[in-house]
Amino acid sequence: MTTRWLTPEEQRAWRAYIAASRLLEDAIDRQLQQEGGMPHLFYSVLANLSDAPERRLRMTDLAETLKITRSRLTYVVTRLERDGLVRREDCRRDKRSSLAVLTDEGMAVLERTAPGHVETVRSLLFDRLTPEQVGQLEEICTGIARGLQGEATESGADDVPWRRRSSCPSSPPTPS
Amino acid sequence: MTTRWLTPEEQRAWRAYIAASRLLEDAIDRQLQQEGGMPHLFYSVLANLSDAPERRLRMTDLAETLKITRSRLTYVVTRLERDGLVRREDCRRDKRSSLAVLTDEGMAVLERTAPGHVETVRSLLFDRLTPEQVGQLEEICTGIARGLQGEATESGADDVPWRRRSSCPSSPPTPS
DNA sequence: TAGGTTTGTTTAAAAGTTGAACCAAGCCGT
DNA sequence: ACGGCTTGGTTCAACTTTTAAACAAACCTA
Repeated sequence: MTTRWLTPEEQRAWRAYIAASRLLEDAIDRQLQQEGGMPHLFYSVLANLSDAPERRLRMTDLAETLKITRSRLTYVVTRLERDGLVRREDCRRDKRSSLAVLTDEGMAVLERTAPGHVETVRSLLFDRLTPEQVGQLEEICTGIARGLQGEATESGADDVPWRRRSSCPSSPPTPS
Repeated sequence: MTTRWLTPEEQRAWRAYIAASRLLEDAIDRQLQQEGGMPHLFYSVLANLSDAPERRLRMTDLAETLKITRSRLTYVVTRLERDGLVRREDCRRDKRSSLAVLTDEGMAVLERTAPGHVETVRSLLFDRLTPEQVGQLEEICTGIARGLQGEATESGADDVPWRRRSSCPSSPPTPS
């Protein structure tokens, strides 16, 4: 089959997307690096832990929600542990697993860093979007993400009840 | 001022965006790495050169459109040059500048690689979007990008006529 | 209990990124 | 034409990140 090239509209959208995502990620990384001394990914780990029940998550689950390899996560958590922001704990149910736990210091850093981060996200992204566009963005992205989920993980549903996490964030929302 | 936290809608949109962009970039990198032996950024360099007039671009301009530092671009172009896909040429008008030129071999690699890449972009992204959503995505992203443009580059318009590039891609559209 | 799978880490190598320093070339006012 | 400032691009060294393969321990299942 001959290649179905992108239509002009698609091409414009694609290029715009590339530019925007690159710029956005750079800006956020820069801000977080300056004010928090860590890259976005590190922050995301803290944030995800912070609104997990008990402030702890299995490495594998965390890797899965962050969409990174376990190997990569090991590296990140080791760095965070070195800085005292995260601590590892053994899982009682499954002795293979280890849990990453947000320490008090980690929580403090997060609370100190979150406002600036949120402000950045807001000013760079949401302040430039109408409410409709926010909805559109969510819909577009969830669609894309859903499609890409199964790509790596063959079958979709290996649910284990006891490691289901609540989807409702806690009081101080600390994005991403 | 107390932090304006993200609304639940914004939070959902933000998380969805993070996940989608991470997954998408990973998938594209993986595909390009496998079938083209290069990461997305390298491909982007080739693609941008391919539809520039004369298949050549000043380093600074290229860096600007790719939204990366000149230093980083130097690294990329050096690698591509090593592989014979790109060649450097002196600029006659401004002896400080150097031009990155797509070689025939580079063009060949691009033409061999483009279909797979486009197919990936299409299947992962555009096949999951309605035509309206394509439009929405473009609008959202151009808005974001425009906002972020000036952030680094103070004033907006240092136009130099002779280094204006046409915005209309050539016949075989080789995205991003 | 044997055999396969999942979890998480280790390791070494490669890759990428940064930032400062630097040089050469252009620009500009006097 | 002379200094001094700016721009374009590269270099270099340190550092961070990423990958992939190999591994061990714990689990699971028949």
